[in-house]
Amino acid sequence: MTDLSLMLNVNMLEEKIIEKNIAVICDCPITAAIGIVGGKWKPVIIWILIDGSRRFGELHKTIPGIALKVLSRHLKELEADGIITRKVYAEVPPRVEYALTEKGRSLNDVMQLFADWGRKNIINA
Amino acid sequence: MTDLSLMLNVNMLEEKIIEKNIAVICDCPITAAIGIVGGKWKPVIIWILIDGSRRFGELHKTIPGIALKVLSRHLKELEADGIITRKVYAEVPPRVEYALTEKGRSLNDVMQLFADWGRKNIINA
DNA sequence: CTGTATCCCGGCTGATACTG
DNA sequence: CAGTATCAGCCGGGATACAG
Repeated sequence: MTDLSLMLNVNMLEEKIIEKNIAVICDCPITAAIGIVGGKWKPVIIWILIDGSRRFGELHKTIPGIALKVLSRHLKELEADGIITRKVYAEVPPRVEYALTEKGRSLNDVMQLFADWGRKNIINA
Repeated sequence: MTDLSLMLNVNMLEEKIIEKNIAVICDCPITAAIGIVGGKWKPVIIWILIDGSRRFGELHKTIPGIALKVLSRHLKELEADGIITRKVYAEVPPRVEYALTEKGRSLNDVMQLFADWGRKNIINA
């Protein structure tokens, strides 16, 4: 399982790289996954959305320090990669809700484990 | 568990931020963990080292595209954060072995889960 | 409210040369 | 072999201002 020989062959991955236009350099699933959720803020966005859908402004307030432009682009990319959905309500003032897709929710276990590791090894280090 | 209320309080985290000089902006364990293993190449380095210790040159060859400078810095940072060890052999030619620490190996489960997710959702998407 | 446009800057990359 | 030094260029992120 931890054997490098289990890494996917380059050709298989290259198809997906071209197809999905993902920047993958190393032929391993870790790098591939990072291409999707590897942005500086994407894991945080997903982590927040696990708790339920959020509006654009809520996300901006919840994540201190993120630039509007970056938040906007990350949300677009996550939507394009099928991780989140974007629902626009034709109201005044406008309202936009972001939520995880099934694929996005499948990241739940990873995120929980990752968060657990963070608590144990950083906070209580 | 997915409740934001479970996020750690800011003060607790700030101590560690100052102490460890980690760039953490959002007060959640996810962001904290990203401060450690969130570099563009760090997860890949860890993923490779799970398979066993590697020399500097091996890492460089195994990760196509990474700049020597960046690999060098990432290794230093991972060592400083207690994720990997650096053992120098006084030989000619010199040899340097990088390996995971106990703390680094504790990332195994996360990495495996992350890799599994990558295989399922990107390769077979 | 929900973004986009703009400018700026630091970081990553890439190549090469050089040290121990 | 295992890095560091240097210079170059590009890309992404950050802050502010503005638009629908």
